[in-house]
Amino acid sequence: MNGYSIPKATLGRLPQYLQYLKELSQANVSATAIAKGLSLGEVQVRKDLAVVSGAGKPKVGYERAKLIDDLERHLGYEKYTNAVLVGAGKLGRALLDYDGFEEFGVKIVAGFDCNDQAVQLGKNTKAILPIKDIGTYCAQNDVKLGIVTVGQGSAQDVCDTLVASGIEAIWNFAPCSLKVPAGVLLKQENLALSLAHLNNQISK
Amino acid sequence: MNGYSIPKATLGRLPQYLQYLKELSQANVSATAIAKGLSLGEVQVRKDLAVVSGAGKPKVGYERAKLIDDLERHLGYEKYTNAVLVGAGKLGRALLDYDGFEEFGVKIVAGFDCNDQAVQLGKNTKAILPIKDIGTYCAQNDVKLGIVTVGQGSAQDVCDTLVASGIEAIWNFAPCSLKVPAGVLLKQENLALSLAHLNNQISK
DNA sequence: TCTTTTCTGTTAATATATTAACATACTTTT
DNA sequence: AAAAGTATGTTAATATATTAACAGAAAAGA
Repeated sequence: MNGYSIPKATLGRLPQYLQYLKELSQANVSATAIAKGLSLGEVQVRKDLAVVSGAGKPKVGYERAKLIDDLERHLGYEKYTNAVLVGAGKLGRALLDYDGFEEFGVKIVAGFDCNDQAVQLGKNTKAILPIKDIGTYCAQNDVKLGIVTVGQGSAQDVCDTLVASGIEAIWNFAPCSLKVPAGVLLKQENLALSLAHLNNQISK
Repeated sequence: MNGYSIPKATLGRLPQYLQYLKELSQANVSATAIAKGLSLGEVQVRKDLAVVSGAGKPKVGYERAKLIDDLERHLGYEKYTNAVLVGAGKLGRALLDYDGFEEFGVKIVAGFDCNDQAVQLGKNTKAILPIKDIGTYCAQNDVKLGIVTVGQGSAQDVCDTLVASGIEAIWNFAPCSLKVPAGVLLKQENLALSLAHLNNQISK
Protein backbone atom coordinates (compact mmCIF):
# COMPACT_ATOMS: atom_id res chain seq x y z
CA MET A 1 0.00 0.00 0.00
CA ASN A 2 3.06 2.13 0.28
CA GLY A 3 3.79 4.15 -2.83
CA TYR A 4 7.06 2.40 -3.53
CA SER A 5 8.87 0.32 -1.02
CA ILE A 6 10.60 -3.00 -0.61
CA PRO A 7 8.45 -5.71 0.95
CA LYS A 8 9.58 -6.40 4.47
CA ALA A 9 10.06 -10.08 3.84
CA THR A 10 12.22 -9.34 0.84
CA LEU A 11 14.32 -6.83 2.74
CA GLY A 12 15.04 -9.43 5.33
CA ARG A 13 16.46 -11.74 2.71
CA LEU A 14 18.67 -9.22 0.97
CA PRO A 15 21.53 -9.62 3.43
CA GLN A 16 21.52 -13.34 2.76
CA TYR A 17 21.84 -12.79 -0.94
CA LEU A 18 24.60 -10.31 -0.40
CA GLN A 19 26.59 -12.60 1.80
CA TYR A 20 26.15 -15.51 -0.56
CA LEU A 21 27.15 -13.53 -3.62
CA LYS A 22 30.25 -12.21 -1.94
CA GLU A 23 31.45 -15.72 -1.38
CA LEU A 24 31.28 -16.60 -5.05
CA SER A 25 33.84 -15.82 -7.69
CA GLN A 26 32.05 -16.38 -10.98
CA ALA A 27 30.95 -13.44 -13.07
CA ASN A 28 27.38 -14.62 -13.51
CA VAL A 29 24.97 -16.26 -11.15
CA SER A 30 21.57 -17.71 -11.85
CA ALA A 31 18.60 -17.39 -9.56
CA THR A 32 18.39 -21.14 -9.68
CA ALA A 33 21.84 -21.47 -8.19
CA ILE A 34 21.19 -18.89 -5.49
CA ALA A 35 17.95 -20.59 -4.58
CA LYS A 36 19.68 -23.90 -4.19
CA GLY A 37 22.56 -22.39 -2.25
CA LEU A 38 20.29 -20.69 0.24
CA SER A 39 17.47 -23.23 0.28
CA LEU A 40 14.87 -20.84 -1.04
CA GLY A 41 12.34 -21.07 -3.82
CA GLU A 42 13.80 -19.96 -7.11
CA VAL A 43 10.80 -17.86 -8.02
CA GLN A 44 11.15 -16.09 -4.73
CA VAL A 45 14.75 -15.31 -5.44
CA ARG A 46 13.85 -13.85 -8.81
CA LYS A 47 11.11 -11.76 -7.34
CA ASP A 48 13.39 -10.44 -4.65
CA LEU A 49 16.14 -9.61 -7.09
CA ALA A 50 13.67 -7.97 -9.41
CA VAL A 51 12.87 -5.50 -6.66
CA VAL A 52 16.42 -4.29 -6.17
CA SER A 53 18.15 -4.89 -9.44
CA GLY A 54 17.69 -4.85 -13.19
CA ALA A 55 17.04 -7.75 -15.47
CA GLY A 56 19.02 -10.93 -15.70
CA LYS A 57 19.85 -12.67 -18.91
CA PRO A 58 18.10 -15.89 -19.81
CA LYS A 59 20.42 -18.85 -19.86
CA VAL A 60 23.14 -16.79 -18.18
CA GLY A 61 21.72 -15.35 -15.03
CA TYR A 62 22.58 -12.12 -13.28
CA GLU A 63 25.81 -10.24 -13.35
CA ARG A 64 27.29 -10.89 -9.96
CA ALA A 65 29.14 -7.62 -9.52
CA LYS A 66 26.16 -5.52 -10.49
CA LEU A 67 23.92 -7.51 -8.24
CA ILE A 68 26.19 -6.98 -5.26
CA ASP A 69 26.33 -3.33 -6.09
CA ASP A 70 22.58 -3.00 -6.30
CA LEU A 71 22.05 -4.93 -3.11
CA GLU A 72 24.51 -2.76 -1.24
CA ARG A 73 22.96 0.37 -2.55
CA HIS A 74 19.49 -0.73 -1.58
CA LEU A 75 20.66 -1.67 1.86
CA GLY A 76 22.34 1.68 2.15
CA TYR A 77 25.77 0.29 2.76
CA GLU A 78 27.51 2.93 0.75
CA LYS A 79 26.59 5.49 3.33
CA TYR A 80 29.23 5.39 6.04
CA THR A 81 28.21 5.70 9.63
CA ASN A 82 30.42 6.28 12.63
CA ALA A 83 29.66 4.26 15.71
CA VAL A 84 30.81 4.12 19.30
CA LEU A 85 30.68 1.16 21.60
CA VAL A 86 29.99 1.32 25.31
CA GLY A 87 31.04 -1.49 27.60
CA ALA A 88 34.50 -2.91 27.11
CA GLY A 89 33.97 -6.37 28.46
CA LYS A 90 34.95 -9.41 26.45
CA LEU A 91 32.08 -9.07 24.05
CA GLY A 92 32.60 -5.36 23.66
CA ARG A 93 36.27 -5.78 22.92
CA ALA A 94 35.55 -8.59 20.51
CA LEU A 95 33.29 -6.29 18.54
CA LEU A 96 35.77 -3.43 18.73
CA ASP A 97 38.46 -5.64 17.28
CA TYR A 98 36.27 -7.12 14.63
CA ASP A 99 37.03 -5.45 11.35
CA GLY A 100 34.16 -6.93 9.38
CA PHE A 101 31.79 -4.09 10.11
CA GLU A 102 33.48 -1.54 7.91
CA GLU A 103 32.72 -3.68 4.93
CA PHE A 104 29.10 -2.99 5.61
CA GLY A 105 29.36 0.72 6.08
CA VAL A 106 29.81 1.01 9.83
CA LYS A 107 32.97 2.16 11.48
CA ILE A 108 33.40 1.81 15.20
CA VAL A 109 35.52 4.82 16.00
CA ALA A 110 35.94 4.40 19.74
CA GLY A 111 35.02 2.36 22.77
CA PHE A 112 33.88 3.69 26.13
CA ASP A 113 33.80 2.22 29.57
CA CYS A 114 32.99 3.37 33.07
CA ASN A 115 36.48 2.28 33.97
CA ASP A 116 38.29 5.58 33.90
CA GLN A 117 41.69 4.76 32.56
CA ALA A 118 42.03 4.87 28.82
CA VAL A 119 43.21 1.55 27.45
CA GLN A 120 44.89 1.04 24.16
CA LEU A 121 43.95 -2.14 22.37
CA GLY A 122 46.31 -4.34 20.47
CA LYS A 123 45.24 -5.21 17.00
CA ASN A 124 43.19 -2.32 15.82
CA THR A 125 44.47 0.15 18.34
CA LYS A 126 41.14 1.61 19.15
CA ALA A 127 41.18 3.52 22.37
CA ILE A 128 38.78 2.86 25.20
CA LEU A 129 37.81 6.16 26.71
CA PRO A 130 36.07 7.12 29.94
CA ILE A 131 32.36 7.36 29.46
CA LYS A 132 32.11 10.92 30.75
CA ASP A 133 33.70 12.14 27.52
CA ILE A 134 31.17 10.47 25.29
CA GLY A 135 29.00 13.52 24.71
CA THR A 136 31.72 15.73 23.35
CA TYR A 137 33.29 12.88 21.45
CA CYS A 138 30.11 12.05 19.60
CA ALA A 139 29.48 15.65 18.74
CA GLN A 140 32.99 16.12 17.39
CA ASN A 141 33.13 12.90 15.39
CA ASP A 142 29.71 12.79 13.79
CA VAL A 143 28.73 9.60 15.57
CA LYS A 144 25.27 8.35 14.68
CA LEU A 145 25.21 4.87 16.11
CA GLY A 146 25.77 3.50 19.58
CA ILE A 147 26.52 -0.10 20.49
CA VAL A 148 25.64 -1.17 24.00
CA THR A 149 27.55 -4.09 25.47
CA VAL A 150 27.24 -3.37 29.16
CA GLY A 151 25.35 -5.43 31.70
CA GLN A 152 21.63 -5.34 32.18
CA GLY A 153 21.90 -3.06 35.17
CA SER A 154 23.44 -0.08 33.48
CA ALA A 155 22.08 -0.55 29.98
CA GLN A 156 19.28 1.97 30.29
CA ASP A 157 21.62 4.57 31.75
CA VAL A 158 24.08 4.09 28.94
CA CYS A 159 21.27 4.23 26.46
CA ASP A 160 20.05 7.52 27.85
CA THR A 161 23.54 8.92 27.73
CA LEU A 162 23.87 7.89 24.11
CA VAL A 163 20.56 9.45 23.23
CA ALA A 164 21.57 12.63 24.98
CA SER A 165 24.75 12.63 22.91
CA GLY A 166 22.71 12.85 19.75
CA ILE A 167 22.90 9.22 18.65
CA GLU A 168 20.30 8.20 16.06
CA ALA A 169 20.35 4.45 16.48
CA ILE A 170 21.23 1.96 19.19
CA TRP A 171 22.30 -1.64 18.90
CA ASN A 172 21.73 -3.28 22.23
CA PHE A 173 23.34 -6.50 23.39
CA ALA A 174 22.15 -6.28 26.96
CA PRO A 175 19.31 -8.71 27.62
CA CYS A 176 16.70 -6.12 28.45
CA SER A 177 14.29 -3.94 26.54
CA LEU A 178 15.47 -0.38 26.41
CA LYS A 179 13.26 2.65 26.19
CA VAL A 180 14.21 5.16 23.56
CA PRO A 181 12.48 8.32 22.41
CA ALA A 182 10.50 8.24 19.20
CA GLY A 183 13.18 9.46 16.84
CA VAL A 184 15.79 6.92 17.84
CA LEU A 185 16.09 3.50 16.25
CA LEU A 186 16.65 0.51 18.46
CA LYS A 187 17.86 -2.91 17.46
CA GLN A 188 17.79 -5.54 20.10
CA GLU A 189 20.35 -8.28 19.77
CA ASN A 190 19.71 -11.18 22.03
CA LEU A 191 22.23 -13.90 21.50
CA ALA A 192 20.77 -16.11 24.15
CA LEU A 193 17.40 -16.05 22.47
CA SER A 194 18.88 -16.85 19.11
CA LEU A 195 20.50 -19.83 20.65
CA ALA A 196 17.33 -20.80 22.44
CA HIS A 197 15.45 -20.76 19.21
CA LEU A 198 17.97 -23.13 17.72
CA ASN A 199 17.83 -25.33 20.77
CA ASN A 200 14.11 -25.53 20.36
CA GLN A 201 14.42 -27.06 16.95
CA ILE A 202 16.83 -29.76 17.97
CA SER A 203 15.38 -33.23 17.90
CA LYS A 204 11.90 -31.87 17.78
CA MET B 1 -2.33 -26.73 6.54
CA ASN B 2 -0.24 -28.30 9.22
CA GLY B 3 -2.19 -30.51 11.60
CA TYR B 4 -1.29 -28.48 14.66
CA SER B 5 1.57 -26.11 14.78
CA ILE B 6 2.51 -22.62 15.87
CA PRO B 7 2.45 -20.03 13.08
CA LYS B 8 5.97 -19.08 12.14
CA ALA B 9 5.36 -15.39 12.68
CA THR B 10 4.05 -16.09 16.16
CA LEU B 11 6.97 -18.32 17.05
CA GLY B 12 9.33 -15.53 16.12
CA ARG B 13 7.67 -13.24 18.61
CA LEU B 14 7.56 -15.64 21.53
CA PRO B 15 11.13 -14.88 22.61
CA GLN B 16 10.25 -11.21 22.76
CA TYR B 17 7.34 -11.89 25.04
CA LEU B 18 9.46 -14.10 27.20
CA GLN B 19 12.18 -11.52 27.58
CA TYR B 20 9.70 -8.79 28.32
CA LEU B 21 7.84 -10.81 30.90
CA LYS B 22 11.02 -11.78 32.69
CA GLU B 23 11.82 -8.15 33.22
CA LEU B 24 8.57 -7.47 35.01
CA SER B 25 7.79 -8.16 38.61
CA GLN B 26 4.02 -7.91 38.85
CA ALA B 27 1.92 -11.02 39.20
CA ASN B 28 -0.45 -10.19 36.37
CA VAL B 29 0.11 -8.65 32.99
CA SER B 30 -2.43 -7.55 30.43
CA ALA B 31 -2.07 -8.04 26.73
CA THR B 32 -2.59 -4.31 26.40
CA ALA B 33 0.48 -3.63 28.52
CA ILE B 34 2.61 -6.12 26.63
CA ALA B 35 1.52 -4.66 23.33
CA LYS B 36 2.49 -1.19 24.42
CA GLY B 37 5.78 -2.34 25.87
CA LEU B 38 6.81 -4.12 22.72
CA SER B 39 5.13 -1.84 20.20
CA LEU B 40 2.85 -4.52 18.84
CA GLY B 41 -0.86 -4.65 18.19
CA GLU B 42 -2.77 -5.76 21.23
CA VAL B 43 -4.91 -8.17 19.28
CA GLN B 44 -1.82 -9.73 17.91
CA VAL B 45 -0.44 -10.23 21.37
CA ARG B 46 -3.62 -11.92 22.47
CA LYS B 47 -3.66 -14.20 19.48
CA ASP B 48 -0.08 -15.17 20.03
CA LEU B 49 -0.60 -15.85 23.70
CA ALA B 50 -3.73 -17.82 22.93
CA VAL B 51 -1.62 -20.22 20.91
CA VAL B 52 0.76 -21.08 23.70
CA SER B 53 -1.12 -20.50 26.88
CA GLY B 54 -4.50 -20.73 28.51
CA ALA B 55 -7.03 -18.03 29.05
CA GLY B 56 -6.44 -14.71 30.69
CA LYS B 57 -8.83 -13.02 33.03
CA PRO B 58 -10.75 -9.98 31.86
CA LYS B 59 -9.85 -6.84 33.73
CA VAL B 60 -6.81 -8.58 35.22
CA GLY B 61 -4.80 -10.02 32.38
CA TYR B 62 -2.60 -13.06 32.33
CA GLU B 63 -0.79 -14.67 35.19
CA ARG B 64 2.80 -13.74 34.57
CA ALA B 65 4.42 -16.81 36.06
CA LYS B 66 2.21 -19.20 34.17
CA LEU B 67 2.75 -17.31 30.96
CA ILE B 68 6.50 -17.50 31.30
CA ASP B 69 6.18 -21.15 32.05
CA ASP B 70 4.05 -21.82 29.02
CA LEU B 71 6.30 -19.80 26.77
CA GLU B 72 9.35 -21.66 27.93
CA ARG B 73 7.69 -24.98 27.47
CA HIS B 74 6.57 -24.12 23.98
CA LEU B 75 10.00 -22.93 23.08
CA GLY B 76 11.43 -26.11 24.46
CA TYR B 77 13.65 -24.41 26.96
CA GLU B 78 13.09 -26.99 29.59
CA LYS B 79 15.00 -29.47 27.55
CA TYR B 80 18.65 -28.96 28.37
CA THR B 81 21.20 -29.19 25.62
CA ASN B 82 24.94 -29.43 25.95
CA ALA B 83 27.01 -27.32 23.61
CA VAL B 84 30.65 -26.92 22.71
CA LEU B 85 32.29 -23.86 21.27
CA VAL B 86 35.11 -23.91 18.76
CA GLY B 87 37.36 -20.91 18.33
CA ALA B 88 38.60 -19.23 21.47
CA GLY B 89 39.19 -15.76 20.15
CA LYS B 90 37.72 -12.74 21.90
CA LEU B 91 34.22 -13.44 20.70
CA GLY B 92 34.48 -17.11 21.53
CA ARG B 93 35.70 -16.42 25.03
CA ALA B 94 33.03 -13.82 25.53
CA LEU B 95 30.38 -16.39 24.71
CA LEU B 96 32.06 -18.99 26.87
CA ASP B 97 32.01 -16.65 29.82
CA TYR B 98 28.50 -15.48 29.26
CA ASP B 99 26.24 -17.23 31.71
CA GLY B 100 22.96 -16.12 30.18
CA PHE B 101 22.61 -19.11 27.93
CA GLU B 102 21.84 -21.60 30.64
CA GLU B 103 18.73 -19.69 31.45
CA PHE B 104 17.50 -20.67 28.04
CA GLY B 105 18.34 -24.31 28.20
CA VAL B 106 21.78 -24.37 26.65
CA LYS B 107 24.92 -25.17 28.53
CA ILE B 108 28.29 -24.60 26.95
CA VAL B 109 30.32 -27.37 28.48
CA ALA B 110 33.68 -26.72 26.88
CA GLY B 111 35.63 -24.62 24.42
CA PHE B 112 38.01 -25.89 21.78
CA ASP B 113 40.79 -24.27 19.87
CA CYS B 114 43.46 -25.30 17.43
CA ASN B 115 45.93 -23.91 19.91
CA ASP B 116 47.06 -27.04 21.64
CA GLN B 117 47.57 -26.03 25.19
CA ALA B 118 44.57 -26.29 27.43
CA VAL B 119 43.72 -22.95 28.98
CA GLN B 120 41.73 -22.44 32.08
CA LEU B 121 39.46 -19.43 32.06
CA GLY B 122 38.85 -17.14 34.94
CA LYS B 123 35.27 -16.55 35.80
CA ASN B 124 33.44 -19.65 34.80
CA THR B 125 36.47 -21.86 34.70
CA LYS B 126 35.58 -23.56 31.49
CA ALA B 127 38.53 -25.28 29.94
CA ILE B 128 39.66 -24.68 26.41
CA LEU B 129 40.75 -27.98 24.97
CA PRO B 130 42.69 -28.91 21.87
CA ILE B 131 40.41 -29.51 18.95
CA LYS B 132 41.69 -32.99 18.27
CA ASP B 133 39.86 -34.22 21.34
CA ILE B 134 36.52 -32.91 20.24
CA GLY B 135 35.17 -36.16 18.85
CA THR B 136 35.59 -38.19 21.99
CA TYR B 137 34.53 -35.30 24.18
CA CYS B 138 31.24 -34.84 22.37
CA ALA B 139 30.49 -38.53 22.47
CA GLN B 140 31.18 -38.75 26.19
CA ASN B 141 29.26 -35.63 27.17
CA ASP B 142 26.14 -35.91 25.07
CA VAL B 143 26.86 -32.74 23.16
CA LYS B 144 24.22 -31.83 20.60
CA LEU B 145 25.11 -28.30 19.63
CA GLY B 146 28.24 -26.72 18.25
CA ILE B 147 29.07 -23.02 18.23
CA VAL B 148 31.54 -21.87 15.61
CA THR B 149 33.53 -18.73 16.34
CA VAL B 150 36.57 -19.28 14.19
CA GLY B 151 37.60 -17.28 11.15
CA GLN B 152 36.10 -17.68 7.74
CA GLY B 153 39.01 -19.76 6.52
CA SER B 154 38.61 -22.69 8.86
CA ALA B 155 34.87 -22.50 9.50
CA GLN B 156 33.91 -25.25 7.07
CA ASP B 157 36.59 -27.56 8.44
CA VAL B 158 35.42 -27.01 11.97
CA CYS B 159 31.86 -27.50 10.85
CA ASP B 160 32.72 -30.82 9.25
CA THR B 161 34.54 -31.91 12.37
CA LEU B 162 31.53 -31.05 14.49
CA VAL B 163 29.19 -32.92 12.20
CA ALA B 164 31.49 -35.91 12.30
CA SER B 165 31.36 -35.74 16.08
CA GLY B 166 27.63 -36.29 16.00
CA ILE B 167 26.47 -32.72 16.56
CA GLU B 168 22.84 -32.05 15.64
CA ALA B 169 22.90 -28.29 15.26
CA ILE B 170 25.43 -25.60 14.50
CA TRP B 171 25.42 -21.93 15.39
CA ASN B 172 27.83 -20.20 13.09
CA PHE B 173 29.39 -16.79 13.71
CA ALA B 174 31.83 -16.94 10.84
CA PRO B 175 30.73 -14.74 7.96
CA CYS B 176 30.30 -17.50 5.42
CA SER B 177 27.61 -19.99 4.49
CA LEU B 178 28.44 -23.42 5.73
CA LYS B 179 27.38 -26.63 4.09
CA VAL B 180 25.83 -29.17 6.38
CA PRO B 181 24.23 -32.52 5.66
CA ALA B 182 20.47 -32.77 5.62
CA GLY B 183 19.95 -33.88 9.19
CA VAL B 184 21.92 -31.07 10.79
CA LEU B 185 20.42 -27.73 11.71
CA LEU B 186 22.34 -24.58 10.91
CA LYS B 187 21.80 -21.14 12.30
CA GLN B 188 23.80 -18.40 10.74
CA GLU B 189 24.59 -15.46 12.96
CA ASN B 190 25.97 -12.52 11.09
CA LEU B 191 26.56 -9.63 13.41
CA ALA B 192 27.89 -7.43 10.64
CA LEU B 193 24.72 -7.87 8.66
CA SER B 194 22.56 -7.10 11.65
CA LEU B 195 24.45 -3.93 12.07
CA ALA B 196 24.25 -3.12 8.40
CA HIS B 197 20.53 -3.50 8.50
CA LEU B 198 20.35 -0.99 11.29
CA ASN B 199 22.68 1.35 9.47
CA ASN B 200 20.39 1.20 6.50
CA GLN B 201 17.52 2.58 8.48
CA ILE B 202 19.40 5.53 9.87
CA SER B 203 18.28 8.88 8.55
CA LYS B 204 16.45 7.26 5.72
C1' DT C 1 18.80 -21.78 -39.46
C1' DC C 2 16.16 -24.47 -36.53
C1' DT C 3 15.64 -26.94 -32.29
C1' DT C 4 16.63 -27.72 -27.60
C1' DT C 5 17.85 -26.24 -23.27
C1' DT C 6 18.03 -23.24 -19.49
C1' DC C 7 17.07 -19.33 -17.73
C1' DT C 8 13.94 -15.19 -16.89
C1' DG C 9 9.72 -12.55 -15.68
C1' DT C 10 4.85 -12.29 -15.19
C1' DT C 11 0.20 -13.63 -13.97
C1' DA C 12 -2.90 -16.15 -11.19
C1' DA C 13 -3.91 -19.06 -7.12
C1' DT C 14 -3.12 -20.25 -2.55
C1' DA C 15 -1.69 -19.71 1.98
C1' DT C 16 -0.43 -16.87 5.84
C1' DA C 17 -0.47 -12.74 8.69
C1' DT C 18 -2.32 -8.43 10.30
C1' DT C 19 -5.83 -5.40 11.39
C1' DA C 20 -10.50 -4.01 12.59
C1' DA C 21 -14.99 -4.73 14.79
C1' DC C 22 -17.73 -6.70 18.14
C1' DA C 23 -19.77 -9.46 21.74
C1' DT C 24 -18.73 -11.39 26.30
C1' DA C 25 -16.86 -11.89 31.01
C1' DC C 26 -14.77 -10.56 35.23
C1' DT C 27 -13.68 -6.57 38.82
C1' DT C 28 -14.46 -2.72 41.02
C1' DT C 29 -17.17 1.05 42.54
C1' DT C 30 -21.26 3.17 44.02
C1' DA D 1 -27.05 -5.34 43.37
C1' DA D 2 -26.48 -2.64 39.44
C1' DA D 3 -23.54 0.01 36.52
C1' DA D 4 -19.15 1.16 34.60
C1' DG D 5 -14.88 0.05 33.05
C1' DT D 6 -11.37 -2.82 31.28
C1' DA D 7 -9.74 -7.04 29.11
C1' DT D 8 -10.56 -10.95 26.78
C1' DG D 9 -11.48 -13.87 22.67
C1' DT D 10 -13.66 -14.58 18.36
C1' DT D 11 -15.23 -13.59 13.68
C1' DA D 12 -14.68 -11.23 9.48
C1' DA D 13 -12.00 -8.19 6.34
C1' DT D 14 -7.83 -6.77 4.55
C1' DA D 15 -3.15 -6.96 3.36
C1' DT D 16 1.01 -9.48 2.51
C1' DA D 17 3.77 -13.42 1.18
C1' DT D 18 4.54 -17.79 -1.01
C1' DT D 19 3.86 -21.09 -4.41
C1' DA D 20 2.52 -22.80 -8.88
C1' DA D 21 1.91 -22.37 -13.83
C1' DC D 22 3.21 -20.56 -18.04
C1' DA D 23 5.00 -17.72 -21.88
C1' DG D 24 9.12 -15.53 -23.86
C1' DA D 25 14.31 -14.95 -24.75
C1' DA D 26 19.08 -15.66 -25.06
C1' DA D 27 22.69 -19.18 -25.78
C1' DA D 28 24.34 -23.68 -27.48
C1' DG D 29 24.35 -27.36 -30.52
C1' DA D 30 22.73 -29.85 -34.55
